[in-house]
Amino acid sequence: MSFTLLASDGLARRGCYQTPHGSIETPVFMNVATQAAIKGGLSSVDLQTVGCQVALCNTYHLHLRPGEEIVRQADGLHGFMAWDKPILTDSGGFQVFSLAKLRKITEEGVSFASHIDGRRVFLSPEDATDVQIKLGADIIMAFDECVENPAPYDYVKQSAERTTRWLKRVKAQWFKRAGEQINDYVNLTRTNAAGRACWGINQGGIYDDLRIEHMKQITELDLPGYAVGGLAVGEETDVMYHILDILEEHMPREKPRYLMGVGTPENIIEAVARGVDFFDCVMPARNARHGHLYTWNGRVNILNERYKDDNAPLDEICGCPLCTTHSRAYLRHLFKAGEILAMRLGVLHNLWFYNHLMARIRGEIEQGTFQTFRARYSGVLSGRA
RNA sequence: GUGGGUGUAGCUCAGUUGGUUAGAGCACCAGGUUGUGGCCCUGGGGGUCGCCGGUUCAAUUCCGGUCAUUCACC
Repeated sequence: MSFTLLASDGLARRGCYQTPHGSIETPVFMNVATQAAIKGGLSSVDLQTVGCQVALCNTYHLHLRPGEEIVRQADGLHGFMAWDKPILTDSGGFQVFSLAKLRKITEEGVSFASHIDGRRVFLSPEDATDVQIKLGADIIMAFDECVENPAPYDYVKQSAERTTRWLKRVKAQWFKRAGEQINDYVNLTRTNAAGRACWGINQGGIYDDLRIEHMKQITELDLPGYAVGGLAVGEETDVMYHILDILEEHMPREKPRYLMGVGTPENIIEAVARGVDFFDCVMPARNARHGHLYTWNGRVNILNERYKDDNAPLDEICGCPLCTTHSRAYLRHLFKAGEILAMRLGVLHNLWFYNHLMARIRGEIEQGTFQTFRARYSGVLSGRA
């Protein structure tokens, strides 16, 4: 198996996932590089600095611009963005739901208007798979339909069933391409196709029975990993935790579990406590660009006037490039002055924080002290400093 | 010097045929942001309506004076 469980503490798991570009220590937070770049002015070198293990890129965005052929010719995403560690690509299902306009969903796939120039684009589950293969991802995600919340039971049911049918097509496509040798798609000087994986995505909205039924349907396909999608889209946090609670026993223990798009430090700790291994979220990067920064004492809005003459580091126990060099007053000034450096330092800090939070979580699980850590920090980290 | 324009929130400006508690955008202060459009959303503080006087039940509004500023002409 490509996933190995090393330790556990309650339902929390400490694992290791093998990819063609090295192993991933879990639980892990994947750093979001939607358009093959970390927003805020970070390079792949910076990703190393902040302790990133996996970069997450997006099929929808890269398909529209610059197009997968451009990336393929550059030796896939690994060559294109000069990142030698694992890459997961999201299928674009969520972006079609959240960004594209005039979308029309049929059994065959999704037709939508590009958010960049309005041109009409059609994407089938097979297309999304092919795009991701050409992008050279280590982990590709099956194309799903992310239903908005709230949505009527009947629609969510039909949508989840369609996502299952799409997943079966994606799996067939995956084997077909593997038979044609995936290496042909990417000139893989850096990449060995062996070990690349396609994961399935669970849907079902906020309906317990639909979630469980859909999870049963997709786990029958025996995929190398499973994601829970369609959460953190407006429902109460307790609803999200509840869905994770009821799904846990239906997710194979020996396969990695990925909660898509989540979340706050508290969300992540609580989800790890419910057996989740992989996370991704725009929040640390987006919030950083807006001056909202995470510390071990809670959230700080560096734009607040109280920091205008505060010469202390943002977080005294943080070892990031920002905290080891600059003061709160300086960072606030950079934000108020609209300097690019403000965002860059903020994003460096928040991603460093998230990646080190995950390292801390892994350590606590190994030591069997995760529950104590959870009780101590779960609420603090997402609260105000 | 003569004639005209303009003075309303920190900035740029609405408004008022005289009538509740004078508005907007930006800025400022503070929340929000969950498989990313460097956005966007929600609150809040802030004005002696240049100044003095007059008319009126009531003046930011009408009248007189004055100061500032700006344009044209001499």
